[in-house]
Amino acid sequence: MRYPALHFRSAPRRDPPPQNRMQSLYEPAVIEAELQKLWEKSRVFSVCEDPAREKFYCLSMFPYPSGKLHMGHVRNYTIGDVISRYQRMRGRNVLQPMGWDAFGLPAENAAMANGVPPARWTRENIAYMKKQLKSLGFALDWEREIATCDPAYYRWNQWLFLRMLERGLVYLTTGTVNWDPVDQTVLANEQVIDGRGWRTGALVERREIPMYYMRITAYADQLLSGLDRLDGWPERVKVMQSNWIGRSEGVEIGFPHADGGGVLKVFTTRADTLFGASYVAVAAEHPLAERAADGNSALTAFVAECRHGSIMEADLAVQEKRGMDTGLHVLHPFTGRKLPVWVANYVLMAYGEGAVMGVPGHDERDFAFAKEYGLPILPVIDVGGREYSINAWQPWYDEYGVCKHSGEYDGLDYQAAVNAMAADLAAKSLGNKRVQYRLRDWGISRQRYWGCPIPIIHCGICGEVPVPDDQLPVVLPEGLVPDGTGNPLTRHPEFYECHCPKCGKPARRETDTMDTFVDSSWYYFRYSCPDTDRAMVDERTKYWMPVDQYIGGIEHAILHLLYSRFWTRVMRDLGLTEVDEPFSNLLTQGMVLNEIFYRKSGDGRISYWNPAEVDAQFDQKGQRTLSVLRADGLPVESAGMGTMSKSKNNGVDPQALVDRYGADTARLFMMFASPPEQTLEWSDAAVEGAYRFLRRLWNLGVEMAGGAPARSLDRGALTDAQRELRRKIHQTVVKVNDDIGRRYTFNTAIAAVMELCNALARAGDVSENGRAILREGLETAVLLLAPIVPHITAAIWRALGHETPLIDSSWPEADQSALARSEIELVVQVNGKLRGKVEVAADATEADIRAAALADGGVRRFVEGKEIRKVIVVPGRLVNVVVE
RNA sequence: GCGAAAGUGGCGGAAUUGGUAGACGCGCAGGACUUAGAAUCCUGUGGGCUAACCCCGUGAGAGUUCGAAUCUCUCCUUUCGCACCA
Repeated sequence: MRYPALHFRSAPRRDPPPQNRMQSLYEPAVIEAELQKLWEKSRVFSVCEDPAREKFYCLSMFPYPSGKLHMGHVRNYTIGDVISRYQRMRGRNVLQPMGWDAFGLPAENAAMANGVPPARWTRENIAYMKKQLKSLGFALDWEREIATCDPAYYRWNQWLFLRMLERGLVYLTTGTVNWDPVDQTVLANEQVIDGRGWRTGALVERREIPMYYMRITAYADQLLSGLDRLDGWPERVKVMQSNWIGRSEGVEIGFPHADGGGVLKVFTTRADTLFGASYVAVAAEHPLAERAADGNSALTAFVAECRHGSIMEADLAVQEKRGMDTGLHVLHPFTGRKLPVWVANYVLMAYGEGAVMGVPGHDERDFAFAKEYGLPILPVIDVGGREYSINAWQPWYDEYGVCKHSGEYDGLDYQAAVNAMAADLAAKSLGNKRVQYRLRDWGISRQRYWGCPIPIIHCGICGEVPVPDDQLPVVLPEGLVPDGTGNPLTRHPEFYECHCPKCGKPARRETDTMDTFVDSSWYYFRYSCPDTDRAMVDERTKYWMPVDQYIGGIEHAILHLLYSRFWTRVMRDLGLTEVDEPFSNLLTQGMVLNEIFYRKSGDGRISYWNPAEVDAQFDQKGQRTLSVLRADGLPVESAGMGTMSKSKNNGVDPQALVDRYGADTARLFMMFASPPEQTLEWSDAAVEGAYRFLRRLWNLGVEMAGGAPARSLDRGALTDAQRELRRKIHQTVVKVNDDIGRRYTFNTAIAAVMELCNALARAGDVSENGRAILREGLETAVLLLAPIVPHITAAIWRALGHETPLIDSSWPEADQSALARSEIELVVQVNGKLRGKVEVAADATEADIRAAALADGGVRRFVEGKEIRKVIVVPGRLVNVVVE
């Protein structure tokens, strides 16, 4: 791969170049640096609240400062910038802020590797990435920049935590974590690989520790019903959130213990199958399992075994279903039959009551479990009279039907049976109808250093004591260096030694920090008033919120977005905002992929090669025949496309792209390669193509600016060709406005402008009118591309003699008179196949169209000698002649 | 395992409401320019024999319809999420 030689100048010029003069060579480095400097100096993107103007809050998900920008960031922020600049040209007061999701695990990993304190590493990364963002020419208001590791920001995490604590929305209970027995530390899920610790390779254990939880389940119904009003969100995200919340209506049933004393509660959505229950299964963490294991060594061993491995649900779901009889029994609430209690590894302690009734006849998982352990299978639902066989599971076994072998409930359908049984259980105080959510409360405690301290003091006398508001923020000491063996705060007395705010006795400060999802749950509020130190937010929030357009990766479809919706509601209930939903419109961008090249060495080890080091060979049709490593000329294997990642060595550094071609080429390629919601495949060749187009655009500008000025258009004296070119110009305006303003399909908008530029370059009309139309066309193309490639368009705009900078120009309006046409072309099909085309008057009647279609030569050949059964006329589109 | 989405030429993609499949770009081929190359420009480019005609063609298989890339069902493949990565 060769790159065009760009003749960079040593330094950008300070004075603006003379108008109507353009360098004949397109030099992105010069024009981009100059414009970026100008924008910064004149503070064009710094905005303030102006009630007289309609606001537009355009927000991209803030980055984690991992070191340098990656392609996903460039894509994300280019999308946001295009929308922001478009809305600005439409006259809106546009806020587009940027900040840093600055707490998190990678800073601790870097500290372990290099011995650098996370604070220093993070701040250095921020400085570098900020420079990179500026070089891409994004229209960001840097005066509102925030970093979540700044005490001025995170003190309000702590403040809201305390308000939630006061209202019972925060509570302390035990939670399960991954425990590395060698390093004596808690591991994040991503630090567990195949059930073992990433550093030690030790088998991970599950451990119960005290943690603070936020009661998101109290808002479950609101978070669910609120989805219906989010018209600006992708349907798939709403469906995923809805399934995540997982509302189900069912019955809570109590099974009395056989030895007397208490009941075992289960939740079921299939109460109608209650007579088919042949056992009850509890999770390994269930108190009953622990009680039964006491003095039963086999059971103790089994329960301990269940506690090995990671806490990840995906791991739990694929593990072999196993169980063991506890020897305990409960009684069926209606028949009084004794049912055995089993411990089963497929029962989740976190869902419902941590116990399920086993109905092998009508639940596939229970069926498999019963087969494995020889438990009775009792069919109690009649589904359309079909024959039930316990030999093998059939898909219809869990369908709704009519009760049988269920005593007085026989013959009832699903709803009637559930209603009757729930009422009878309620009468015996052994059950009730209930709504159950799959959603669990949000555990926010992290046994980690680089995060927001939880504002609690543990006093031997007073217990858990909140830090008083006037002592906020609890500041995280910044010089510590984690070493992988737990949280260094626990070994830092200057931090944890304190006095109880209530009794004044020596006490210990909480050393856990908050989940970083807390930081990102409200940063978009803070952008509206980043400088206030008296409150979390102030009255300016009312002007800017809600966010009009939020843009971020699809990988955040559930957690981040759900937590943000939850925090917004909590802030609303505290009177801090009036909005229910933080993000009116959501755009979820796809991942950035690149090809993966690898070689397998003799011992089976795989090594990955960066695509930049690989050359391709093609056959005559352009199909690739071979990929070879440039260094040694030997072939490498392709593993197809995959997300850019360090482990697959297929990343491309955006900085190299910007350095070689400039920001505009990078932006154009990103927007042209695919629509924003889809994955984007990296291609060096396509980058070249984007650069080539910009150079052609530049040349059109050079020609126009260099020629004699065109007179104004004489609309009365247009030739057909001139009228057609003007129609093309204004059709492009309509198309691009729809693509950028409504559909967000920037790729098709760019394609439309390319078509227009091709038509302009081909026109070659040197008449007065011809030159005027060419100028109109080029200026239109420049305006339409301005949000996507802001530097080159601004430079051409200025060279064309405009006094007003492009950044302050308005979006073009289509001239309706140029769009009108007297004749239209219709497609004619015979039996659905294209056989001809006819020109008809735009206002032709259906009869005229029909006659014209049947008169067409191509059509007649296929209709001749056949009976016409019907003729379908779709006005403005086509005619379909149906013959026998 | 569960939940969500996507599969269209050699490649990225277009076809917006069920109505001309392949816009636009890349790649490739031929030509112009050039001592030569690079760059640039022009022409061609889904498959079936060169062309015309025609036939086939949107992951696989069925279905609905005058008409299906688009709607329905089954299957296959890939991507994202699964609560301590962000």
